[in-house]
Amino acid sequence: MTKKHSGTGRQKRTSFSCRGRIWIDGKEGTFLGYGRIILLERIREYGSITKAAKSMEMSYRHAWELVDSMNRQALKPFVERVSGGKGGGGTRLTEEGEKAISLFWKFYNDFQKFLEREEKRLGLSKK
Amino acid sequence: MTKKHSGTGRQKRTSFSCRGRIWIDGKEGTFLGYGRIILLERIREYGSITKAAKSMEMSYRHAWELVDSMNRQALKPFVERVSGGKGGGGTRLTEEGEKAISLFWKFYNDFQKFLEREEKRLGLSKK
DNA sequence: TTTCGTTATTCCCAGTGGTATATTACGCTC
DNA sequence: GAGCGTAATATACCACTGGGAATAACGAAA
Repeated sequence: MTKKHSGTGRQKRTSFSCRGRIWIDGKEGTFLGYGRIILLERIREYGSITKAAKSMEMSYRHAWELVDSMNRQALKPFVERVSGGKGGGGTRLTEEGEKAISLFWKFYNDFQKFLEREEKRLGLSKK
Repeated sequence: MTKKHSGTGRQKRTSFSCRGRIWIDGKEGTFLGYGRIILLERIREYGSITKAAKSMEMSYRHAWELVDSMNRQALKPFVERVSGGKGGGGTRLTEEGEKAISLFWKFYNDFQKFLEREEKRLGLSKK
């Protein structure tokens, strides 16, 4: 820690930055958030809540709750879950889930731009 | 549930909304946030951390930590604290603190507008 | 019918962040 | 010097959140 010099030699007197978190609320509270979207993407990748959770170092219990919360609040389910059967079952992302992912990333990217703009507007970052 | 008509006659099929929290980071992490700003305003109003905390139903300990955190990270202190003396002492908001308050509210208001814009842009709210 | 890996569900536990409480320091006023 | 109300600080407690482990349910395939 306490790295004295940044590589550039450029002085950095002020180190204030705009930060934030965003999400989309539904009937029961949080509906879509960063972690939930990553989880959906991992489910798409692995076809399994168990593996998706493991890949994020998230407990299965937590992952399951997030998935269930999204499915309850969505107009149409984001994932289809199969318990038992070939390979023990699995979980598949639906078209509706795909839409949710791209919707959130749109929101998220806009927000990142917003933060950068604000930082300049408020005079927190040079230039 | 499944309320068909809202009072206006305008249907409200979806109940999704864009939400978020913003703050300004400093050297030690969070520097300015909603709660901290409200706290500063209450200190300005009451001239006392104790009373300010009480008015927000926040513990004195927590309030003191927030104030101390802001003072440590600010270029110039946001409040001047007097322990002992007339009335037992007190805490006074500095000019620098005033600036912080208006800076944050600028940020905050922009953010509220951003959220409204996004909600429309993403098609979550009608109109 | 057994096997298998997943989903689904429950119970207990630890870490964390906050509150509540108590104590001390402080310095003006009387 | 005593009293007062505040700041400053330490300690104990409490609630919430999420994690981990254990177990049951499931259904196709062998």
